[in-house]
Amino acid sequence: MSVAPADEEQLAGGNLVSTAVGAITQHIRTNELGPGDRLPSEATLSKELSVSRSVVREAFRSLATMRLIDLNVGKRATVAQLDHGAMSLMIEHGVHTAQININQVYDVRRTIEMRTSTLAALRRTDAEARIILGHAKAMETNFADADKVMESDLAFHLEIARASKNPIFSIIVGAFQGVSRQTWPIGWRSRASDAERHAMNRIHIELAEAILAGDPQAASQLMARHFDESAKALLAAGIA
Amino acid sequence: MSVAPADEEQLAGGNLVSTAVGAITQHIRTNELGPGDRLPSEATLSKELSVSRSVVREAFRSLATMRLIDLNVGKRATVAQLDHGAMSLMIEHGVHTAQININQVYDVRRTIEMRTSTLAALRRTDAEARIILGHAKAMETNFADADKVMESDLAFHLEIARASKNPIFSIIVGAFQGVSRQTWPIGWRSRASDAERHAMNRIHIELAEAILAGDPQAASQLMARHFDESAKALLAAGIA
DNA sequence: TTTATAAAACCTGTCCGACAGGTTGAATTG
DNA sequence: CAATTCAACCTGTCGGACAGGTTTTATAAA
Repeated sequence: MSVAPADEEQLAGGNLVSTAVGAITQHIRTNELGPGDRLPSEATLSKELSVSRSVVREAFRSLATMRLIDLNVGKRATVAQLDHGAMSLMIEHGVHTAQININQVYDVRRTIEMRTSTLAALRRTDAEARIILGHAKAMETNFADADKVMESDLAFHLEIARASKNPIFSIIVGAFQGVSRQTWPIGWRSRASDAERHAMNRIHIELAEAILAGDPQAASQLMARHFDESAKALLAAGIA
Repeated sequence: MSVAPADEEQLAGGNLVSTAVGAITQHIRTNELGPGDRLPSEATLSKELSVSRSVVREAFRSLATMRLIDLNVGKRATVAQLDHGAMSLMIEHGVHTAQININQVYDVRRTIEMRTSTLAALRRTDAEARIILGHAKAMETNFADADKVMESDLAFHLEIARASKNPIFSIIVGAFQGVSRQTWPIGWRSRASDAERHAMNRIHIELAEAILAGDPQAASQLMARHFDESAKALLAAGIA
């Protein structure tokens, strides 16, 4: 319940807020808190660290923006479930400030998702396999509504990451969703014909079936093909 | 210079700080700011958004903790260079709250770093290749000092990521450094003999040479072997 | 006119106090 | 013993204040 007093002197970057952030994360660790567990109140921390409530607030808010903790008015702060929020903001920041380009995003996604499809084929539950196949089929069903196709596509990829049973993969795949929402329509439009678009949907379905069949090699290769063709389409659209 | 007034109504989560965070990131995007560019002052934003300075401060501080912006006393906030700070905090949070285990970290690292070594072999400059080889050799040179070996090991992996010329890979590899610093000694100790430890160093040198030689297949396979053997060592140490 | 210096204006970091609500747990009451 | 009420807590937001650090402006010197 109390913050370890000896650890107050974090390797903080000069300002008190960093110190407070360190103290809070330290508190989580030393007390082995898990998602949902409550943190000390602002006033308590303020007293224990001998800093003003403002400093503690800024620390709490920072951790909340990163989704490491949850804040609720009236209630105490709680430890949060893992979430891709922070990484999403970071990736989008990188793209918007021209420090990351779309090809680099695609390369990372391809690398990660070849692995998630492999793992999904090995570890998916039947229910997960059905959901994945459902998303793939929804893309074809809603063919005329590009927005719905996109959302199903995103959900498809995320569900595969979930089925890999490694939350880090889910976070990374999730983190790219924001950027993907902006580039997806470009890829869709840049396909030369509806035939090509149907072909893309076909790959999704085959991939879902490979995962359902528990065939990791096939799943991985289909994912690679999917990304290669998407990259080609994007290239055709002039995204160097 | 001014915040787009129509965008003030972000999809904010009820609280004003989220709104402010959205307004600031929006400002960066609409004005196409890059690293080093200055942001409006707290007072300015406070007026434009019609919120108190406290709210703007918490928003700024949140973005600073995520390393999206840099704060300096007296100076205006500036757009920050991409950095793995936010992701590191997130990963460490996940590990410490038992939402992520070490095997999952290793799987992600293996996946990512097989790719970075492939790319490094293809894209590295001569200078980068020399630095990578230098880190590998330093591991053997400082064999007796485990701490130095570890730091060279970490630097080795990070430099390979840099040589891949994809900043996202650098970020991800960097994000795992904090966790790795905690698990590395376990792996080092769990090696059965000094011979095994030398063998591990040997792989690093061979990998560096593969990258120097521009052989992506060899580099990738050596990286895979490295991770497989590390995983084995960790397993032997009882890390399920 | 140009340059160097000094002053003013600006800016962030931190603290304090205040008040509106939302939440929680304990005392009171039926 | 259960339901209700109330007091204590807690967070969200605001405003003001002051110590430094920084930038710009104005002034003086060369």
